[in-house]
Amino acid sequence: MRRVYSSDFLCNEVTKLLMDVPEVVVNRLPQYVRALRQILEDGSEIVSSQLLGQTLQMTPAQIRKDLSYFGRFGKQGRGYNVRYLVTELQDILQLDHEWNIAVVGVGRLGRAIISYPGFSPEGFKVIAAFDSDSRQVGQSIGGLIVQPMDELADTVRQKGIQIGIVAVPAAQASDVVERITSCGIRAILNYAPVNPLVPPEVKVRNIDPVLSLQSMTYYLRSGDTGSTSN
Amino acid sequence: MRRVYSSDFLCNEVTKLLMDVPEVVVNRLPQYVRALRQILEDGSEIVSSQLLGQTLQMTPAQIRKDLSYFGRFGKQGRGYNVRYLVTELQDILQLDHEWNIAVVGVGRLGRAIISYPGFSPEGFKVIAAFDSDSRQVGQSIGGLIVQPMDELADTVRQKGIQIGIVAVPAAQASDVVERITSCGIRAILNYAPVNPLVPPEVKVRNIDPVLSLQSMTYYLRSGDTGSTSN
DNA sequence: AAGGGTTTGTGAAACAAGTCGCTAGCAGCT
DNA sequence: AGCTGCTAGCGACTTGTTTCACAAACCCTT
Repeated sequence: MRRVYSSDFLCNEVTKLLMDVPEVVVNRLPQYVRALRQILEDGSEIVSSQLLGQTLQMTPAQIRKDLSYFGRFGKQGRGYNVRYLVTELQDILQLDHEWNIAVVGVGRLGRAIISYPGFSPEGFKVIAAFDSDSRQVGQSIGGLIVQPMDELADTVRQKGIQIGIVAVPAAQASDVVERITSCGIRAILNYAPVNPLVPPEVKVRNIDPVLSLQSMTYYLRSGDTGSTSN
Repeated sequence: MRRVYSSDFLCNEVTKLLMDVPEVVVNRLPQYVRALRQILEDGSEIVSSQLLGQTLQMTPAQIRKDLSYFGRFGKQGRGYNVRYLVTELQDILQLDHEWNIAVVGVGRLGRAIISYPGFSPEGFKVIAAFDSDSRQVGQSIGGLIVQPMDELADTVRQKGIQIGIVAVPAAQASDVVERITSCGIRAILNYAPVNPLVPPEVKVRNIDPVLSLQSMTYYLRSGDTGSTSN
């Protein structure tokens, strides 16, 4: 079947790609991917924004709007072809790539991260580990030899590392982030309890369970659910 | 020193406490606490919103507005007394309490969480561990005896557990969250890669490093920083 | 005691995000 | 083929969040 596109339409599509997408929207895309894969596994080839919204607890409108930032993936009256939408989203997020990761800090947390089995199936490969403690250097952890910090820049270049994971104590975190960014790495997953200052082209995601807990305790005021008041 | 408050003023304060604070604001409070503690350690007793904003990479206006949801903690022309502001924020967030936590799932991740030394100094005490796998039950991990799931409700009541941490595989996560909430727990830190559905009075914070990574790779398009183009 | 230099707290303005309502288009049935 | 029910895409609108701008208040110096 042959299709005709108006110049208006094409122009619109180009504009979309150039127009920068709100970060909140980008942050939701991986959730869509995950949900869609699940739906596919459950045997559905087609899904409506309505249904997807139900499983993700979002409004259908939000899902449609989010997707519309990137293109037109659905069919009116029918919904989205799950298989197609997943591949499109994976493409947008570049999830088909293999991403090479260096972990800095091989204390308890760093070791847990290196051995975490959830990264690899998603294409995230931890292929190098560093530590500033010379007693750790040379040790083998999960098949990796811990390297000294001053090999960071060379290894990043040689092995094509694009992502850094920071798992050092708070005191060293800022320095480590600085060193990582100066190697040209533009994506950092930071487990240290600090908000590192980075140049604008670098993305940082902070993971700090203590902050998460501390923001929940605000809501834990005596609602006294559970026991019968009598 | 004796103070006089206008009824207007008092009414305003009461309104503030009743008025619900945006969740984004509450989520920033722990960051303020952390930064302020650091500032105190560095020897400053007084801090301006300007300076605090610099260390946290926020605008001074945002900090002032956030704090104004809860009261008036500063002095014009001077700034905030750090010690006082910290204690006020800790009070608001209820950080002086000891919070009892149960971890569900004692696989690799669950064990790491139980042994994580960062919770205890902040008043978060992991005092119980559960697993549905009978081979795990009875084992000792970090001083805790792993209990079977059907002891959950009783233990929560007996030991006054207010927070649950979920560290089970994705497939079991929804069930586990359901069981935890049905014990009356209203705060859950979820490490499983799912968005559990909970009643509105329950707060959930999801921690999923894969989602964080996947949202960063969107931005890792060929900016080709690093090598000199010539 | 008065003046200058700061800085808070806060309504108003600007901006961003999310929702609504409608149109156009598709599938399946009669 | 036409009708019915459904659903994406999208502009308009609503809601929520951040920033601005300025009066009131405070310290310190003179």
